Amino acid sequence: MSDVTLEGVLYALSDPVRLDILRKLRAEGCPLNCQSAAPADIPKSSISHHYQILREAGLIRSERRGVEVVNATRCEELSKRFPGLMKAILDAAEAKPAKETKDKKPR
Amino acid sequence: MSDVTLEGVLYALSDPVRLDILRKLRAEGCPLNCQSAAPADIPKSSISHHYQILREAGLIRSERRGVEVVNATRCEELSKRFPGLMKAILDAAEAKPAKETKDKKPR
DNA sequence: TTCAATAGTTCGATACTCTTGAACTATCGA
DNA sequence: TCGATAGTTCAAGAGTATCGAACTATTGAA
Repeated sequence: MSDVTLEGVLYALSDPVRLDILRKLRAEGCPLNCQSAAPADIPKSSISHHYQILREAGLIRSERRGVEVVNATRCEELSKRFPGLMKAILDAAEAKPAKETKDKKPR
Repeated sequence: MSDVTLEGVLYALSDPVRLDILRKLRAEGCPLNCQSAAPADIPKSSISHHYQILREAGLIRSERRGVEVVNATRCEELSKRFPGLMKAILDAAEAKPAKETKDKKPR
């Protein structure tokens, strides 16, 4: 958690797929396997890549449980490091039109 | 402002150079020309590119004034669209170690 | 134990994006 | 009109994302 950077967090969440994954993990409350929290129409190699970025940014924690890998957010820890940040981002994500979660990444 | 997206904002600020530019514009209070708010060791073509991304994300407004282009933040407008977001990000940016503002973008 | 099924990861090729020097444009003062 | 200043645009190389194919890990059934 000490080498979690603000830039890394913002970059990780600048992709609609990853933002969506984090929202679902957050909403569910309990850990979910990779595909449960990801959009259905995305190749699993891409999903794996997105999870890796979320992990490296310090946003989620992953653990193998049997045949699957379950994921949980680290929002509580992040809130200590960056107070208010996760709440503001997730609130903003909820507030925006639902369709945008499917859009391609804006660049 | 209506086509400002959360993803676009997060992406724009996931780069330390752009985050630094926004911090300086915010700290100054009054509009600054492009190079005044940017790190000195970056080529001007790169600086121009970074400003373009900040503009397209809706984070700043730019206006030519004589021989230079002056820039101001749009944090007030953004706060209406995404309450608490800009404050949380800028607070987090202030809280982190100063050296990180010089680091390369983490990926 | 062996086999098949499930869940992810890794690899490699293609496509896209970032960075930056060079050339170009716009504005102003002499 | 010329020169200086401030940015923008262009193009090439480096870097990164995406996604199908191959691979690995785990489990449960035969």
